[in-house]
Amino acid sequence: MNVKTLCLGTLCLGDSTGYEIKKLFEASFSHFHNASYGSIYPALNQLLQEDLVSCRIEPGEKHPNRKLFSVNNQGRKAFVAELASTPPKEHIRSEFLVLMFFAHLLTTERLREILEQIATYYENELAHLNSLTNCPEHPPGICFAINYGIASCQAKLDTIRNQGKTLLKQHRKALG
Amino acid sequence: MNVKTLCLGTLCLGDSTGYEIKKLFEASFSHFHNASYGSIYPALNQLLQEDLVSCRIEPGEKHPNRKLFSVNNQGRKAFVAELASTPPKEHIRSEFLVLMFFAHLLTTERLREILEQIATYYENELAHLNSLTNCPEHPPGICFAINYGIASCQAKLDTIRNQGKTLLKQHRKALG
DNA sequence: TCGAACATGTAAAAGGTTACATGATTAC
DNA sequence: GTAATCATGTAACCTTTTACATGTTCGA
Repeated sequence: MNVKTLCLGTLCLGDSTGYEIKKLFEASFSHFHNASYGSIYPALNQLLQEDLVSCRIEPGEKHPNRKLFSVNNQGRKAFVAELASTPPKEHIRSEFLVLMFFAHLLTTERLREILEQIATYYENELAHLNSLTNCPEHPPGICFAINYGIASCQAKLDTIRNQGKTLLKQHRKALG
Repeated sequence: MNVKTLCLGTLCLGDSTGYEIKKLFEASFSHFHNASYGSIYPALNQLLQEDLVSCRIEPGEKHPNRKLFSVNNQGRKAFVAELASTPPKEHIRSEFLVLMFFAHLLTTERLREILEQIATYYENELAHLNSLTNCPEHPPGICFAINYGIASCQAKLDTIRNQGKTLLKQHRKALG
């Protein structure tokens, strides 16, 4: 699923600007998708050209002009059609696991640092996801997505904490 | 971490051909990285040009000629340096969670289908990862990577099974 | 005999990130 | 006064996938 489709979907939740879409991605999508301004702004302009969204300019009194985008019926249909034909996949690209796979080529100190960094990363991620559960008006699908993220983060964190120590000991032993 | 570096790392485990590297990726890396022939073969030839690997041709008697690649000292050093400076990140791109996020735009039947497909996918993934644990000579880092994958898969599968039913019921109710 | 596995490779297209460019306002 | 936030956009670059191209051998 590309950024264009994701922008279209976001607009199905309500009118928005490119800037706000980016913020929403960071706040709600970050554990399963990401996008930069460099892909969001061109995507919105493509949607405009394809006549799937409309755009009105809100003159900013205190801030720069905002371009507020809205989906139209055609756009809504296109997004629903896209959802109907998108296979449910997950792609993971983990530099962390590459490092673990080649752990025997690291110093013990570096291995310790890596485990600490990834633990901190997932602690923050978990805290962030937990904060999202406080919103009661989420539709059930969004709750599911959050809980799925939490379960996955928690399982990873547990593995890092429980097996990380053993790994470090074995590593130290093997090198020493 | 790009495919070139990953190929270099794979060659640090032993001499190999492009074809074999792809097979290893599928067998051992698939839960955290993937690559197609279209990126592996050019990557190997780049490594050759940069003088990080060497290559000898094995005339195949029964099969086509194989190009067997070996890392040299320089290549080994370059890979170790790369590992020392690679931040431990994980990027997830989940079409599945996008679908869940917009579940209210799906038919109940489609939602059911999606949950079934992703469950099957992770059952197979889990079975595959479990089969990897049967190899006792794995270094501890590789065992860790496998266990990390298993824990994550299991947590996802549990969430799909436990909360999937509730989600379907709520969905049916909301539409009916 | 027919499909799967073995084996290597190229070219075009897709998709995205990073860095750059610009400039107002607000909070500390 | 200075850093962060608001706000939009482009262009160059990077990486990877997909589709194509080719040909053998082995097992069912």
